[in-house]
Amino acid sequence: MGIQERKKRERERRRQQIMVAAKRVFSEKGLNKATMEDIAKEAELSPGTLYLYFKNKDELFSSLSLRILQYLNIRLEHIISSERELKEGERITALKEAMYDVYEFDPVMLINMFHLQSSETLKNLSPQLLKNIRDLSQSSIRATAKLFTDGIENGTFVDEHPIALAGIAWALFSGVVLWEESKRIIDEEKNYLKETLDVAFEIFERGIRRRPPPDEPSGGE
Amino acid sequence: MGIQERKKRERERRRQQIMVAAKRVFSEKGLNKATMEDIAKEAELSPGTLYLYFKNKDELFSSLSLRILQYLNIRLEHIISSERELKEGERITALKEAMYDVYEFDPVMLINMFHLQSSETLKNLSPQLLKNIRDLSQSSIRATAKLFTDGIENGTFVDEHPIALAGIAWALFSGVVLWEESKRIIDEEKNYLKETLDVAFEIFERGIRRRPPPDEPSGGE
Amino acid sequence: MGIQERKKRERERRRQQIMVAAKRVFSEKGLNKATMEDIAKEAELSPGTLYLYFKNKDELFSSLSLRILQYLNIRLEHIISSERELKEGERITALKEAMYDVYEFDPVMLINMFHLQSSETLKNLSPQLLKNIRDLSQSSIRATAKLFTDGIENGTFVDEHPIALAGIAWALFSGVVLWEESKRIIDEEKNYLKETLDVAFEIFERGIRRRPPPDEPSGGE
Amino acid sequence: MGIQERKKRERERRRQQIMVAAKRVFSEKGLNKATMEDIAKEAELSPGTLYLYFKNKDELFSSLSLRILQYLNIRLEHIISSERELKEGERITALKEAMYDVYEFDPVMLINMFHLQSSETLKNLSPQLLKNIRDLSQSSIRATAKLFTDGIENGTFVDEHPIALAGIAWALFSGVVLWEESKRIIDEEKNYLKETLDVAFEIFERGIRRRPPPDEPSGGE
DNA sequence: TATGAATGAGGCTTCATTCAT
DNA sequence: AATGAATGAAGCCTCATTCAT
Repeated sequence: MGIQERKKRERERRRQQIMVAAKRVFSEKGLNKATMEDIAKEAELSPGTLYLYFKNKDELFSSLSLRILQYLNIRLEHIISSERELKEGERITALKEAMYDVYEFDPVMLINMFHLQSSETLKNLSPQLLKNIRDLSQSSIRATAKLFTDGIENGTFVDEHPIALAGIAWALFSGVVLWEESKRIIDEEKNYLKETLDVAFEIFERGIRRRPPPDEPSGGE
Repeated sequence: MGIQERKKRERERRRQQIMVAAKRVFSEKGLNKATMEDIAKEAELSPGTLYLYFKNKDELFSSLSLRILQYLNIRLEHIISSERELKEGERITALKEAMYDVYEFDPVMLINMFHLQSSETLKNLSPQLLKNIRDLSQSSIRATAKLFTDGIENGTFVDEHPIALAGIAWALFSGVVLWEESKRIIDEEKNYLKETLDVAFEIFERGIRRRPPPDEPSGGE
Repeated sequence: MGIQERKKRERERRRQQIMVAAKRVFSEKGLNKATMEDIAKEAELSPGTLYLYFKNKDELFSSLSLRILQYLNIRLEHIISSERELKEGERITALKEAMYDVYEFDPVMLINMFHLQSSETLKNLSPQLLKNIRDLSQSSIRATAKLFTDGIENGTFVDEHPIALAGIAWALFSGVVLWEESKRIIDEEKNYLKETLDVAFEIFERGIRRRPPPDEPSGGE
Repeated sequence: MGIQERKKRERERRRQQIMVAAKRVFSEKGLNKATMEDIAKEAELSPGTLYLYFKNKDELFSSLSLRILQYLNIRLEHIISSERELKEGERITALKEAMYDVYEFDPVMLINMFHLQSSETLKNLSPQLLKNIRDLSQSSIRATAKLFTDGIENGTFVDEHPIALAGIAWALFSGVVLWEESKRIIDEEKNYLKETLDVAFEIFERGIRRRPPPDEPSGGE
């Protein structure tokens, strides 16, 4: 039915509207200090309406995590699918940029996502949502690992287990985010995430890239 | 007065008793789901007693973070002071091990510590505690940077700004912790922090270590 | 919008409902022994609802004081505005009656109002409410003083600073209220506020009224 | 027994020490904001010790009220007993000064005393203390009334019921205290209790003093 | 007698959630 | 579907009071 379809789409639009508002509020105040009323106000809706679209606060929050994971997945899949067009050296750069965009997409939610871990929070989630989150997370890991698998196979990278490399790349990213964040707190200065991340990835790449054959002098070092 | 001394020690013991209980409860439930009553019960004390030793919930939580920072500092200072006895290659290894021990010391609090950052939480802290946290954090950064300064000066490391290297090392560490943690959640499996961390640091070191002089062919490879 | 208007009125009605309940509970138990739950029960509402209409306990209490001040002001303004219609001797009587009505309006809150003064309590008030209270208080003083200014100007009263007279009139009133109240406590008898107040004001008036002209020999002067 | 006697005196001294401290703390913070620990600190004792001398907080507070009443009584009795030495006009002045001294003795406690009235508070008092308070209050009223009885009897005062006059005198006093206090709050200025009280009592006396016989011109005035 | 650490009841307040409109 | 007033459970924290030393 066209009318059914339209309703469904309308419903989805409303969900997005709420999530956009929630993202802003969670980013500003954190999971706990943000109230459902804050979010309702930001979405220009009433508190009661939120519950027509999300079972409860935890599920609304988790949906946002899911959204980041989805975005991450899209970006990673895009890199994989255009792998052929990318020169060897560009792949890790593409990965890094994808990660940075994910961060830009929602810096605070990214950090908060790590706190989804409380088993108490997980208990409140609907099984469907929980499954989604797990699937997307695994998919992201696999996609990232694929990049390294290829690199290893075609001899660009020193042989390492690709899953481990994927993890380290991601760890590097999340770690830099946290590090910059905590430096900012301590120093009350602005942070320089992008630069730090560039250096970190340069080092990482240097560490895993197979050195050019000896007869081609490694370039005055 | 011996009696004064004993009282002071008794008081410190009680503080520790509460912190041990708090650590357990925070680890299990997280900062927000853990209630003061939970902690009191775990410590086999009444809620009111907690407030004789900690100004409020945030301060109790922060004190635990402080403990980790203190431990981290001790470990780092130890490395610095015994630098001469360590061979070149051992320094980063020592750093990594220190970080790993810090993780072992209190895995969950380490993760939670990254969330101390909410300015709302910081407002509730006593100035003294806040200063301690900041001082220890800065001291840790400086100590870590020192390791890299030395490495750069004696030509072991490719020239990079030592603070940046220190940051990346720490970022690598915290990132791996988080990564492993989230993998554990997703896979419901045990985590392999130590191995992952070993690989990560090996790559890191490879990336920043100056290659041996050309007359000693860097390994036909 | 008619609908907006109705909602506003509904809201005001609810506020009044709460204030009526609060007044009863505060009167019976005093500011400190009265709990928000007591008031909620008396108003047949839940505790949370009170906070939809009043910022906190102090503000609810102060709002009641404000109500008395408002009533006092209305009465005083009425006297001022109908001054011409009042014979000279009737003005102080009108003042006294106004004061007595204020007492009748809410005896216990009148007494409690004197305790609004704790600066700790004042700190919790919203700036708007604080301003209202101050403005109304000042307005009351000025209105009362006006009565005496006029009396002095037309030669009815012995020349005294009108503000001082206003203060003394009001002091007489509040003092009699307290005195009667404490007598009631001590004697466990009913109090006789009205009679005592009549006598007090008669004496007061006698003390400030200029004696009739000498040709009617009330006594040399 | 001399030793029993000494112990009793020692005990009384300790009681006084506590009351002095309590008076200071109650004056500064009011009945509710003052904590037993505050008082203990001020008295340089431990909280537990307070309970060796006073049944509970209410009783400690009430004892202070009792102390003011005792002081008031002493002053009034002194006036009564030296009545003969006082000229007619000096009696009310002496009364006023006594009242002022009572105020000076402990301004805030005087105001707080009016709040002893909460029946909840009274319930907590020991029967003995309650009786003392009642007796002293009645005694004060009678003593004050005596001054007016005499004034009326010897023709100085216009005939009024002396109890009423006593009440009004006292009301005037307490009213002025409150009035000045509330003016101070509103205007954030210093108060001028003594001056206001002088004027009030002058008016009061003028109002009740029998005018001199007409043949003796009241003094050109 | 004095201590002061410990208690634990209870107050104020918040806020996720519901439900009558 | 949307509202938003109302709910009431639950959390943090205070402080009068007790009791083992």
